[in-house]
Amino acid sequence: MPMQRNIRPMWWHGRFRGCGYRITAPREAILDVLSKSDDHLSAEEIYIKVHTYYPAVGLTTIYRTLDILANMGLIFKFDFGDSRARYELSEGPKGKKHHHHLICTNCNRIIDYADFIDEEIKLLEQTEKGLLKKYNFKSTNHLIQFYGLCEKCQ
Amino acid sequence: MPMQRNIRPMWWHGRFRGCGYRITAPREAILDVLSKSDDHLSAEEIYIKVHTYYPAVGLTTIYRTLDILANMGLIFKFDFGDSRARYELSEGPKGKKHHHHLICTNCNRIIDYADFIDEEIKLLEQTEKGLLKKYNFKSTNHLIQFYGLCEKCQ
DNA sequence: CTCTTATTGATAATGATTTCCATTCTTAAT
DNA sequence: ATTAAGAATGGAAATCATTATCAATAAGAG
Ligand SMILES: [Mn+2]
Ligand SMILES: [Mn+2]
Ligand SMILES: [Zn+2]
Ligand SMILES: [Zn+2]
Repeated sequence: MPMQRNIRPMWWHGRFRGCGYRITAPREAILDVLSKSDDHLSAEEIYIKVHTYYPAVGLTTIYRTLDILANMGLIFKFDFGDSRARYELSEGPKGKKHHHHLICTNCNRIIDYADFIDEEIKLLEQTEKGLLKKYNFKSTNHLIQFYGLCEKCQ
Repeated sequence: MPMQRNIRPMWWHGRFRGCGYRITAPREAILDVLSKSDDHLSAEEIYIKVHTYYPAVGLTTIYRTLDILANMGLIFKFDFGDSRARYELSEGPKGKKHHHHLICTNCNRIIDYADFIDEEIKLLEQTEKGLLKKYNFKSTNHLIQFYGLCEKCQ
């Protein structure tokens, strides 16, 4: 019995095909879960959510798909220090916009932070430009996290 | 046969005692390795280096000690995406000064980057101040990494 | 519809980090 | 210097997230 499938082509189908990947039910389910969540989900959390709709999908496929998505740049893979990778849809058609993270070292809460100051963005670009000159390092991305205590934990 | 021990009190002894920890040969060896290295060492790499002088020290002790040191703030624990934690002496009496990292996504080389622009430091402080007001998040530390291609890999 | 082969899921394997626990060593008090 | 209390250690076993295998299945081009 083939899985129930959404007929309508999704925003990512083109990009997926372009890379030579096939559109499959597990992949649709995983992207569906990711696009409907505001959290930073682990592979197992995604597995559990997908599992409620498609019990047939295995954890292995979750890992495999996440790997593909991360390599394609559709999702970001993070390490927040809880010994498991966490994933989040990257910026794009359906993704939230670029942001940084505040991490509470006490309760491990992750807070998205996107209200950058203009200067903040400007300086970041300036810095990347500087890195190119000083180290001849061509930066394509950056990771910025602040560690400290959240409102509740102070 | 007790291990050979350096009699002279080291810079970190006081801080160590203050936390109620004992000064032991394995701990001295580990801090010695860390302070003599410019790299971002993994637990096993440290184990191997320590092992050449003190074959009796076990890998378990390396992990335990690194955990203590990280909690005390004497070292930083990093994840550079190669599925093992990497450690580096933090700033301080014998540590190098605060810096950020450039990570080559092709050859995995890690480059320390410390020549900040004045504005860069100023803005960072400003940002942390802003986070306190907007999110009531008291930042005590930050992690900044740039991903891209190093000189050789472009 | 048919065929090629990418994809999948169950299971086993991996590998870094932890847990256990009996033994050893550090250190404060004699 | 001796002693005693318990912190620290190391080797082996256990965890646990992530990968590798491989036979079975299903996507999609023709
Ligand atoms: Mn986020
Ligand atoms: Mn460094
Ligand atoms: Zn908190
Ligand atoms: Zn490189």
